[in-house]
Amino acid sequence: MYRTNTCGELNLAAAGKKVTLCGWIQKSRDLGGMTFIDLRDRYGITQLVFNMEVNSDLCSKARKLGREYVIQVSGIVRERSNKNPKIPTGDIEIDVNEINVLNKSELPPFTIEDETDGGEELRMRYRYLDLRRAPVKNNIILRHRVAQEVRKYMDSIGFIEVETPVLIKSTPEGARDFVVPSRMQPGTFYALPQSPQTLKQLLMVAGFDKYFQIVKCFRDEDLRADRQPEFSQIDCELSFVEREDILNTFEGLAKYLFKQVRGIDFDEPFIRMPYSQAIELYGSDKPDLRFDMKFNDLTSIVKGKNFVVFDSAEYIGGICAKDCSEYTRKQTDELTDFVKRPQVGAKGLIYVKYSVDGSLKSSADKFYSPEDLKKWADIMNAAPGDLLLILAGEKKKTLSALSELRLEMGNRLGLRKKEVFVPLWVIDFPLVEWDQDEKRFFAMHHPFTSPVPEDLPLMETDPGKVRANAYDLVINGVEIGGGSIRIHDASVQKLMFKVLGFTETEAEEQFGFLLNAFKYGAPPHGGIAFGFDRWAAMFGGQDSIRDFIAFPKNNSGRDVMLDTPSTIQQKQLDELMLDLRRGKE
RNA sequence: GGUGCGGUAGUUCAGUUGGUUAGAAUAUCGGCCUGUCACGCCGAGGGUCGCGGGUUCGAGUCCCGUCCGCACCGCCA
Repeated sequence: MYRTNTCGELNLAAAGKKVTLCGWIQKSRDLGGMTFIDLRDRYGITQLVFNMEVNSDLCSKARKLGREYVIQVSGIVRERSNKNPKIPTGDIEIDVNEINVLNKSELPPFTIEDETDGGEELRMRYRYLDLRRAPVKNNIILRHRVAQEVRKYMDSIGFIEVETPVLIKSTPEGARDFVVPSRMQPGTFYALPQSPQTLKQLLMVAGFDKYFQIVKCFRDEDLRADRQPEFSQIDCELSFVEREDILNTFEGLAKYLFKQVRGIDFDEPFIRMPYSQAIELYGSDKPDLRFDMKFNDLTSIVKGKNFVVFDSAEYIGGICAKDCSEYTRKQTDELTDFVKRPQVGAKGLIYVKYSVDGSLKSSADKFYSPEDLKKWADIMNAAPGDLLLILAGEKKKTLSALSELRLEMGNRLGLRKKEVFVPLWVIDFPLVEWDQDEKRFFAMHHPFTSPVPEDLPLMETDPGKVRANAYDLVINGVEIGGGSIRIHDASVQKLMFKVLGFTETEAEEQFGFLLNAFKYGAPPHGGIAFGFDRWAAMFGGQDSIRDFIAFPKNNSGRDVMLDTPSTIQQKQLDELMLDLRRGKE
């Protein structure tokens, strides 16, 4: 037997007991006459003590052990004379009488501590060492906890977890596919699923009624802090449901998870907001509602005073930053620079300082009287002491730039608190979006999303106006999940393909298996999928999902630990009938 | 595909207007130390300044190119 206990469980109750522990050497403190070693495993840290007077050979041996050596020690649990209240095992230590070095370790390239000295790239290259650190380890444990609670809850309300295949069929709609060449049928390819969307719909045709799966999905697109090429979804589908059933069911899941994982209760139902309202008020389909700072549309109010910037603008909108009227020139310049960054893309920023004494001063004073400015302030519900920030230009761009500015002000004013969670259902998304480059409509969600029933007539006349029976769950400005009621009616599906510009043959080639299945009694159905990694990161209070994935990929999609993607042998290429020469020309 | 920031000791970083032998902290190694837990004190070793080219009497510093990393835009039904 290697060990009697772990490094995280011993306390005063075990005093006097003989124990054997295994673990890694976190740190040793050599005081001359005695030496302390912190022994670490997944469960915690236990202090080992060696005394020169009691056993000089053993003490000398202990002193020679390096960081991250794997050792086994036996000894007696003793109450410490100096206790350490910071750790659970801080009342005791092990008076060691036997050491067994199970394995030596080279010197790690960074310190294995909560606040490591290692940079991101180094940590990723030695991820197995990084995972020894408590913060990363705890994230992975938190992820496990969330997964277990999801399964517990979904099972309790009658959902069945079904595994769907990973080698499936490529469909050109949506994200770029990862493809896998077939050896047995040279020249053909599998695709890895961007999501098990069509398969879960087939499970509804099969009558499974309530399905879920925590499942890997793959998208060959550029990465972000919250986007990996392979990621996990909590994928769900239900039969004989309307939107209301789905929102209620998964609001239940969300509330259960918040309670179990974070101990947070939500007494009120989640806010619901139509897409159009989210855009008008926050310039985003995933607004962060931890703070207010709604947009005010000033387009019809501020024109006609010979201020070209405003007079030529399609949209003029502003936000009111509470208690910021005393912003210095430097601060307003910073905000101007912020909105002028190419990523934000505004041409400039107009501000109005509404001083505490009631006076108003703006960066467009040449064109507007104090009375004009007061009118704006009233419309924007500003009080003395506030700062009005106004952007103007093409509507879509300006709304999005103003959204960035709103989030920036939220950060500056400390309004985006990590411990506060504000969930929101965004509903009534547009069904399709016009693509200017390709001169055709694209499905905003996917081609099987059903329209809101009363908008059905518009499918023929004005498809851009049709609302989808779709919904997103947004928490603190992060899109946590999304789904829709699907089309189960063949004529509606036909209409949808027509709007998207698919010929019948194209639809048949890409989705024939699904359309065929729908001929055999498809129940009305709908579903939702949640970004599991994002949900875990959110519970962990972080923006990046990378430290909630055991072995993530870097910004360029590389696994720097495995050093992949990498070349393969000519023999493998030959078997697959692949010829790379064209790519090298 | 694009924008911004970065690459200097094992690691994290500083390095002024281009100018002597490139520094700090931490880690490591050696010495001292019997209650430490960010132990303390003394000392030592440790550098292809990402790579290539250019300007210059002289380049970590300026210019051009290139590679890599991070954040973001495009992209992500």
